[in-house]
Amino acid sequence: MKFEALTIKDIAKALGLSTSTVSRALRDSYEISPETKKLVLEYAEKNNYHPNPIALSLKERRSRSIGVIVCEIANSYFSQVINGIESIAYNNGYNVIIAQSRESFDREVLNLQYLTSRSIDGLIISVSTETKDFSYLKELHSKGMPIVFFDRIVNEIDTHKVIADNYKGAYEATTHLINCGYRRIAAVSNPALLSITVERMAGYKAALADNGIEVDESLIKYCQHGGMILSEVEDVVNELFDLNQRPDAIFATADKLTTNCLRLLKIKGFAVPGDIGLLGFSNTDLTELLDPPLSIIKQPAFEMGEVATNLLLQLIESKRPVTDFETKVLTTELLIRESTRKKEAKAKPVPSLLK
Amino acid sequence: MKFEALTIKDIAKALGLSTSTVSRALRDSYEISPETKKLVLEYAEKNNYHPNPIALSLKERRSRSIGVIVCEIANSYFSQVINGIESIAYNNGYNVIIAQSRESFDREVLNLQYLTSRSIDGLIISVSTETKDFSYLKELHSKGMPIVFFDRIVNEIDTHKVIADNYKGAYEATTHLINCGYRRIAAVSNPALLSITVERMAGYKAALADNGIEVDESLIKYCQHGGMILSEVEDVVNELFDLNQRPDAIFATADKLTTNCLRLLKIKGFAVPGDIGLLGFSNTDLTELLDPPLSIIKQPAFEMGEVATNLLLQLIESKRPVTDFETKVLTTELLIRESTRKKEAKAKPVPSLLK
DNA sequence: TTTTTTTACGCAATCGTTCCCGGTAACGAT
DNA sequence: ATCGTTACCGGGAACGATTGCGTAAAAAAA
Repeated sequence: MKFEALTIKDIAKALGLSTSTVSRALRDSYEISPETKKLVLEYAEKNNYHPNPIALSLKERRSRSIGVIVCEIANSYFSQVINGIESIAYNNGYNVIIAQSRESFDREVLNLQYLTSRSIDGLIISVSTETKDFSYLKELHSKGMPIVFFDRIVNEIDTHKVIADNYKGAYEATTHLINCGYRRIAAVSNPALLSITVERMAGYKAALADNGIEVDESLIKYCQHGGMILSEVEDVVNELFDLNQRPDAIFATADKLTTNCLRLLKIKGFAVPGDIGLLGFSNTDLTELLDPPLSIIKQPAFEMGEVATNLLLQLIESKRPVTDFETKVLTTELLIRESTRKKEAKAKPVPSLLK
Repeated sequence: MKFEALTIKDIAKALGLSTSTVSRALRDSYEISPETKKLVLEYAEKNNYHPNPIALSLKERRSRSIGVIVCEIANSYFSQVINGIESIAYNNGYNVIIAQSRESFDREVLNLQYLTSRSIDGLIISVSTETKDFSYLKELHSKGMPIVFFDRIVNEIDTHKVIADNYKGAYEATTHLINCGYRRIAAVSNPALLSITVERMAGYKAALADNGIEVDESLIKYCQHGGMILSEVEDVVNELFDLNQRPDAIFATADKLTTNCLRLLKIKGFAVPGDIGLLGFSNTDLTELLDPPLSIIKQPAFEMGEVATNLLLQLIESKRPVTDFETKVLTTELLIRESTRKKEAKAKPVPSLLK
């Protein structure tokens, strides 16, 4: 079945005018008489005329749609970002085409090809955990495709970027853990090369250093799939607990990582924060209802989406090539809850766990 | 900045052919010689030619994009459905334009107008809690727009529909509560007119009836915004606890309702399940990590998205008008956890709560 | 009354692609 | 030598909208 819409040609025929006249009347051109305008406008209104956006796109050589690539929609952080993207795009007459990489480089490239073949006007992307080769993005960018990176950015491509203050967020989080008496703080993180990993781990290490705690590389673990696969988190947690000197807290650097760490600690029967403290990046609004209520670092996800979209629209609608790019850094929020409760004061760190 | 792509005309010019020949060569037409085909194909390949989808859309009078309207993306149920929609759409060369009603009728109509003005080929929609007037949807449908309803369906419009077995889900859930010893089971629900509310409440009432428990209308509460606003859930919970005969369990019929009930019970200091049992529809994967782990009814969200999209594509691609519509009913899953632990056997229900 | 200006509208090209018509060779058959 | 096939390719309209240019009629100026 087809859904046939009224065209300018139909109006012209019905009113005995030419298409040009109708078009001009609809756009309120000065060279159309008030009577004709009224005639056309009323007819269009009554018959619910809408200009065909596809014809317009063809004419204007722009689709008025922007592509968004994230690893997963069903992730509270990204769905909030998309929310922000949507709101700005919608208000500016753009629509949003969303694609998911599911943390796979191949799917990301496929999505990229798909979106460009759908002739998007611009792209907002947070790269997958697997992505190490940016040549495809670089090529696209060099061909003139407006791109804005957010969250997981690509430093070697010069364009607008939007990130949370990952360094500061991680620094504050780690400092908080230290202040609560934790000393052997493990980090469970995304792949090492990801921009957010680099930034967050730098904050983590700086906080340790500033508090005179030596960085223990055996306490730093990376999950290749960003915690999407439970087993990889399990492996990491097992490794941590197999250490001679077990960690007394875990700092997780991503949403899925944080909740899956909690999941595994519970499965393994460790008490949080009794046996081990837990704190991580997360954007779900359920963290305070968890057992235990989770201390988290929250990103201004919605706002990040808004900012990224505004920057992208700026790029798209700019007449001349933009060369002055900026990186917007938005502050995170540390929410302190039960999972990082102060450790009972003791003479020295307990080497063995009670449970 | 513009992103200029190679066109068929460019190829024609470069190769000294006509556009028709190039077009035919690319589509592997029999009336083009193998040599010419090879020439064109190689040139196209080398210069990374992609047919312009907008021009194609204009020609074929179809946009190859489908509209999706849900109340909120950042809701685990809907984001999972969208996931399913995406996967099928993507595999069939369609893209998905998502719009959010945020449980507002006005926004829903606005979205509808926006999507149709973007000339979508079809629509998948779960109506907002506010929607009582379906005239706009009816008009669209009567004009030939392929529509598939899911979750919150509109019975008076005859087209494909996809729902979970809400009746059975609610029946099983309520029966489970009864089997656990709960007798005064309150229902916290979406607006009464919503299809899912009707179905779920019917299951709830049937389960009570089948177990010889009288339906107490004072225990049935409706939240006009589907729990999106915490205060409305708070009002409802307050009302329930102000009753002479307080409920001993709450059955919540939607994701936000379920988690927000838990939130409020905790805020108010009620122990779950000690003071009151809790069970509800939910699709977040965090419910088992909550305090207490929540008993839930889970919908096959991803699958629902898949099924809905397949049905929609069927409608879109059908040559002649479809008149034989079906309503697919998918089974829910009851996951029993701590929040509905069996009540200690007592002579009669405790009238006052301990806390 | 004639010329100029203004008003109001139509023609046709354009965007990228497809496809209905043609058209022209080459070749074998008559 | 003529006709019919086959193979191969091009012209141009169409999809829906915009827009530069041309031009008729009406109004204003001469």
